[in-house]
Amino acid sequence: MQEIEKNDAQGLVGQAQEPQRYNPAEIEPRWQAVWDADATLYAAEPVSGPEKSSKPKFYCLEMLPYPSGQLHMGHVRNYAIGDALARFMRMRGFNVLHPMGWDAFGLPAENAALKNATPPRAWTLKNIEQMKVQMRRIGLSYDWAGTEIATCLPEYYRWNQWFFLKMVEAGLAYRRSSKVNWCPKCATVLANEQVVGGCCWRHEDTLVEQRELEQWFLRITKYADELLDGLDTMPGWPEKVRTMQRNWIGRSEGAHVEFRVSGMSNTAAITVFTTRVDTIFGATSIQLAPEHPLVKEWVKSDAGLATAVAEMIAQQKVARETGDIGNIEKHGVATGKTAVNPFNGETLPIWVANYILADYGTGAIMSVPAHDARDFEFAQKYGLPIQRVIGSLTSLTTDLPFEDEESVALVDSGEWTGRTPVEAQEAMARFAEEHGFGKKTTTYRLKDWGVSRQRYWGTPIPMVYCTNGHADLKAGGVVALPESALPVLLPEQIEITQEGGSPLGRVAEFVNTTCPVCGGPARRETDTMDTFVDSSWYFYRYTDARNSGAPFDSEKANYWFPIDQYIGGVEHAILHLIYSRFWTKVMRDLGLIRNGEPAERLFTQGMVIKDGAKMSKSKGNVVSPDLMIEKYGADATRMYALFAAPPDRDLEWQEEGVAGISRFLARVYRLTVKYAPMVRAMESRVRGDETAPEQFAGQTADGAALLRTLHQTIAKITADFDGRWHFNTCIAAIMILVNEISAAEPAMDAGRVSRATVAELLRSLTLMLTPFAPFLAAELWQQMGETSVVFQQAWPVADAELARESEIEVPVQVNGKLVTVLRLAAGVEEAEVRAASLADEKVAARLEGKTVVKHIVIAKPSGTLVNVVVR
RNA sequence: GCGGGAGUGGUGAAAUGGCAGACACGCAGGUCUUAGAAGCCUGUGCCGUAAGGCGUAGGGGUUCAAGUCCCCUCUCCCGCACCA
Repeated sequence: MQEIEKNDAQGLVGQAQEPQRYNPAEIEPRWQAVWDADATLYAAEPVSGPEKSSKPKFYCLEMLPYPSGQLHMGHVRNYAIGDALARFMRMRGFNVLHPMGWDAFGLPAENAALKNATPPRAWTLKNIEQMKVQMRRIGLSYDWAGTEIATCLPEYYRWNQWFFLKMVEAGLAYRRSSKVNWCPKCATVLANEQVVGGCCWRHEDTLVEQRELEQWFLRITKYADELLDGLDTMPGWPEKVRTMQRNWIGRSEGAHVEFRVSGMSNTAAITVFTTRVDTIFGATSIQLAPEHPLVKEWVKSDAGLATAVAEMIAQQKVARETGDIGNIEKHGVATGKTAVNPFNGETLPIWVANYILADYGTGAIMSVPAHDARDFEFAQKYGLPIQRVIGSLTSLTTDLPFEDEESVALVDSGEWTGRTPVEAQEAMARFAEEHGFGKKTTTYRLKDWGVSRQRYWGTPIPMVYCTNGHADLKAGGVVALPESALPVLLPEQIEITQEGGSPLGRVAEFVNTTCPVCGGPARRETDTMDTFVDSSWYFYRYTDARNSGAPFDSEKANYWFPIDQYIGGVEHAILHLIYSRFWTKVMRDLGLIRNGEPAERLFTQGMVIKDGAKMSKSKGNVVSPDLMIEKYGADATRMYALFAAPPDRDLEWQEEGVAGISRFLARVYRLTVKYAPMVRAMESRVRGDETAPEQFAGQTADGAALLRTLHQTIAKITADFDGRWHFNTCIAAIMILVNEISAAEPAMDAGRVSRATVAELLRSLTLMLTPFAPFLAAELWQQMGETSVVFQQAWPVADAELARESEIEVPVQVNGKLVTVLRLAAGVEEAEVRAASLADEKVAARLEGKTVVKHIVIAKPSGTLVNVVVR
């Protein structure tokens, strides 16, 4: 049993001079130097062999940045969240993989080259160095030596080429000519996912043009169903992201039906896609998209139609430019042709309409005005007939258009009359198939991923065009290089100009090569890969980043995957996050990995805003992380990013708030430094054993109260890390603890708190600060006489016994309104609570002349409450 | 139009159906100082001198009890948007 040593504390403290002021500008660089000197400080433990880690694994990942050269606050927030988690999980005894790298290919490097004549490679590598300095200053616990990758280096991008060849072999990469999105500013093609509202994702005010080009595509549509269905089994992903992906994939079940065109050869037919084949008896016209192949045919011999269609296309272009596409008025033109409804032999006029999308379904529809709002609007405008074929079971009086499929039945629909729509859809599709004019079909909004880019700074596509005509049919008629020819290196000496065409096409030494099959002269593919290829699998490379014989070792990947926690911005919901799911499935089917999804849990943090708007150069509201660190320190900056809002919400950056955190850290510093000599002077045996309950037997009231708050704080923070991630309230809890310790200073100085208690308070406080303010934690740990590494210590364990309150507060309500708060001993009987609540003066006054109808006593772990209901 | 999120003090925010506004910023007063800065102490939802009353976008409901659950309406943000 430890006796309380009076005056000890006082004596030691009395000798201390004016404590040093908290000076992050001195502390942080000093610790950074110590940490930087140890390349394995944050390395994960081995995953195989005799040294294999016995700990459970935890893969903590933040999205890798593009090396623009400048870290912004969004990065700081993202990485502060991930770093707090990684540090916490290490202290909780997990084998943590916490990697970082650079998404280093892409257009900005070429633009910079144009602007100031720096080669893209040099420019990129310089930016990486710059940003790495910034990230090190923040104290992020990445395993740089073991994991760092830069996607622009051949050690990395050769595996992009390797995967590409594997996909060619598997029929997943192919070349074809098609209409593609062209950004005039980027001077390259974009994938559908990179077109946002008709504009380029990098140039939000630049309209994307349509061009017909030969392109390489990856067959992501092969996985459309799996990508969609998998979303249902991913509870660790935000519903928002899953919904966005569902919409993007856009699976739609329906049927194709062929309508023969009258007066043309027997083979001429229009195939329409419909999800409501049950309404086909209500079809009163056929509508084609202006770009439909038949329309292109017909305009040749019909000048009037040609003019109308050309106008339509022009108008759509204008609407897209002004952003009005979507609420553009419906209009159309009759072609004069007709087609036959195969279900009832009716002859329907064929129109061209501006509301029919060329690239969805078949670009042709059957128009059923009675049961489709859009067709209804169109038919009314042009006086087309409206034929009702679905009725409610009781009457036909419902307004048109009537789109319900529930509790209704078909009318005037031949042999299907009386069937429900759902039954009829199935039966009619089967009928069409049996008679050879249709079938059940599923269409998707998702299209194959166009990966060719007419740019220099990207991964060369490892294909050649043989002049002798050697052609690999699997590769779309060109020749795939053998694996042994990899990597196909990007030439270093290159002149970047604004000329059209792929810059690589102007480098003769690159272009001219030999055919791997016949040895004859051949031309290399001069397009490079979309940079989203790089980021589709980078997190697998992290598990084995120095492997020169394979993209990674399967055993290592299988150990670490799936990622336990992935953290990043929601802006990648349908770009990176859908591509990387696809890539994972491809790698699984190649036998490289076992998992079918890359990440168990995904967290999308909110934006950092300033003055109510997203930080941007054009708004002039950008806050520089460097400036913040300079003024307040890295600890204060990253801690503020966690304190100002819960991590999933947008965060308003207020510099006064950072100053506030800095003041708080200064208080912690002063407090700890003041008592550090006392803690240091204690025998390490006692010091290191502070959680043993016997240390606190015979505890004073002051000490017990402090320990109670301490253990409540530990419990709260531990639970929050495991649960809801409200780091803002975690930090608030630490502040409450510090406020309380500060207020108890007189008691501590007077020796009314045992040394063991003071030591436990300050040691646990320091440990809890580690995930949020690692520099300060390291400093204070050392000041308390420790030589160990603070973030390698075990996370403190909450002791429920010490956390228990001796007294409870019991609010008493009368008719639901608070009247008083009683203070009662913890563990008091319900009957006593009941009696005490009625005995209270204020309560009694309210009961005067009334009858007590109910006397409710709620006793829950969260608290006790009384409500007296009177009449 | 569809889908998702949000609406609480001067501000950022907190509250497993159980004391609304924890924690912090800002502000005010005080203390220290030749002075200022920093620190420290006190106060700070609104109305009211007070007792007290009123308050979580607005309206209704369920409940002993609603910021929280249900219904309707409004506003803001994000995503999708003629997807047949």
